[in-house]
Amino acid sequence: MLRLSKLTDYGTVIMTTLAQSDCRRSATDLAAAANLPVDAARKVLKDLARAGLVQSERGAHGGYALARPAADISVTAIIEAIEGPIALTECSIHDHRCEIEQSCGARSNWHLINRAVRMALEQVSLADMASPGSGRIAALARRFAPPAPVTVPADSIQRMTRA
Amino acid sequence: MLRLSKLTDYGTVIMTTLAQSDCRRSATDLAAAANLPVDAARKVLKDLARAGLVQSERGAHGGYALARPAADISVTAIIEAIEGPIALTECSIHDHRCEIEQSCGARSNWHLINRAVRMALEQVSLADMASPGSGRIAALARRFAPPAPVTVPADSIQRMTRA
DNA sequence: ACAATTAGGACCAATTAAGTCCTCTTTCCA
DNA sequence: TGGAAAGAGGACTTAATTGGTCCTAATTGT
Repeated sequence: MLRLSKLTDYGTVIMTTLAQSDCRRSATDLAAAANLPVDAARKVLKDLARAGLVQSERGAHGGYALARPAADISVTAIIEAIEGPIALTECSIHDHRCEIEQSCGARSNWHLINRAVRMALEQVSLADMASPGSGRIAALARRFAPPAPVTVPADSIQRMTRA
Repeated sequence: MLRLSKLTDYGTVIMTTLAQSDCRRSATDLAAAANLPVDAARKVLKDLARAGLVQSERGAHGGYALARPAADISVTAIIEAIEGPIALTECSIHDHRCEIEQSCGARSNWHLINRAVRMALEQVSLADMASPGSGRIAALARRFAPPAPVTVPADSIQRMTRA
């Protein structure tokens, strides 16, 4: 559905919470702070630790802390830590498993589109996410608006104003 | 998984095929041309017709044709015809169902990110998809590269060169 | 030793996606 | 006017994925 999994959603919320606190915090603590199911939070944190986005400390008074400055952790990194590489279509990544590949313009283009989306997400940092209504994110969104002079077929006006 | 459904993938391939032929074509015919399972192709075409992206003609010698010029059909339109509105996270659209919304910077930002992705996809037309290795899509991808003078924390250099 | 914590999985229930199939309607043509 | 070709609309089944829960180590501070 072009949707991130819930766990990934949780992941961004947890990371945001972590970015806003400067100390190490336990999974239980973080789950409570972010108002998330504890077990799910634990699972997500394990993924994030494995990907090296947070540093974990075991034992009593253990917990998790960001492994690097929030400005240096991208949304792409968080997504990929939890649900693996971003791939809008199956052929976005492993290019050589599609029978109709050669005849298929659509699919070679998906590769490019996939890269574009990935790069866009790469440019949103955890620091941006942590500031509500981030100006930088809004600016990024603006960058995607159609370039100034667009050639628009007359019969498309209706659709465009509807959207 | 941030992945489009297979049906959507089929949809883009079918639309591409349709864009490359100038006549009306039956579902069976299109499925064969695009090398897709016939039943799936039928299902997709029905969705596309309902969304007004293709015009259908019933009866003998019936079939499907693009409802407008390929340049005027966006990838967003195709995606949304088949799998509904693009919503990376649950709160990307219906804003008022999340208990922790007020305290949640991450989620308000997802809204912006969602819009950015949607707009990017809106700018890729079926005409672009139909030309393999489309220059316009490549150009779009380039537009997402980090803007010229970026402020980069010193300790992030390693990550950026790795990527 | 014990309590607090993370690591690493196993497991199940619920949801979603993918693939089939059936019946009805419309249109063309012999 | 009847039959064949085609789309419309859905129901149904199965497989895959997700979300949520739980269990058993391993680790660390008190």
